[in-house]
Amino acid sequence: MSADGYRLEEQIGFLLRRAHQRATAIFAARFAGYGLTPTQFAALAKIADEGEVSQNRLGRLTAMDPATMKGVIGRLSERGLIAGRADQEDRRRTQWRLTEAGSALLARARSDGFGVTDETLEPLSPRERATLLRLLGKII
Amino acid sequence: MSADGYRLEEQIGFLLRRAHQRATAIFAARFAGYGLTPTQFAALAKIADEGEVSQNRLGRLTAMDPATMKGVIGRLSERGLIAGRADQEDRRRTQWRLTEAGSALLARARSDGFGVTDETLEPLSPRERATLLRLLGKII
DNA sequence: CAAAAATTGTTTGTACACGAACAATATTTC
DNA sequence: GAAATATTGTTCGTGTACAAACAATTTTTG
Repeated sequence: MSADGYRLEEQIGFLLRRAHQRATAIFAARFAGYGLTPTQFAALAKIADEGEVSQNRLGRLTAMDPATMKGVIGRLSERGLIAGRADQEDRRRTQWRLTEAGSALLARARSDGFGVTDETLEPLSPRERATLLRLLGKII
Repeated sequence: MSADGYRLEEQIGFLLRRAHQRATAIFAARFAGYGLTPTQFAALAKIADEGEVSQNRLGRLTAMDPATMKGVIGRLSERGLIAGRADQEDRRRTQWRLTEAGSALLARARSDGFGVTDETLEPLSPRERATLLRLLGKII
């Protein structure tokens, strides 16, 4: 153990990294059949909510850097799950929406999203689950 | 909003990703002068605790994949912060320890580690902080 | 209106993160 | 002791994550 009492296991960053790793692993297992990563699924779900959305705005809604967003958009677009069109009002923008294929895939995958949260929170009581979500919400 | 009530903002994975992003940003700001990433700092701290440790064991202690660990070890080693020696008893292993430079850097940086946790948890009361750490510990 | 500032999106470079396949070496099992 | 199994570490490929520098376009300000 460290001389001055620094314990890695008690640092919030380390705990968040490990918890996120576990959540990601559970997601990967449940979404293996869809070939979607957590960020790709988040992007699809948000595009569905918005109907049509620009790349930058989608990045803000899903908490992704513009550079990261570009990669995610590119992969979804290559797979034909989303399609973009040039915005007439602002020529810097591209507006993105779900394709038929994207909509169909999201419809099938969506219910599994709840399963991921349920399995990740399985060690906690209902009350503890609500507390954890609330406290995480406060430190974001 | 989604037709079937799926709200991205209430999914544990999304919350963990965002919370981790914030903790990482705070870490980056406070550790800018040291040129250390969270994982590199975690590795240094654990090597210090252990005295000497193999790559695989260090990976388990810091929750890193062997492939990830290899990259982290490589960068710390290139900077001369750690040094490895071949294990006589098990010829597959390399044992890693801090160099003088690594030890000195860690000594300077260590106290800032507490600052990262403090700033990240700043929106919470002391009681809430303890609860969050406890609940995160349960879902890892 | 013209200059300044902000926004949108791209590119490059560095650093995790992990699955999969692999070689070398140790350990276990029969 | 030989075969089966496990462990240690490497390499490759894909996918986040973000800083920094940049071009194009739009909005704000004086």
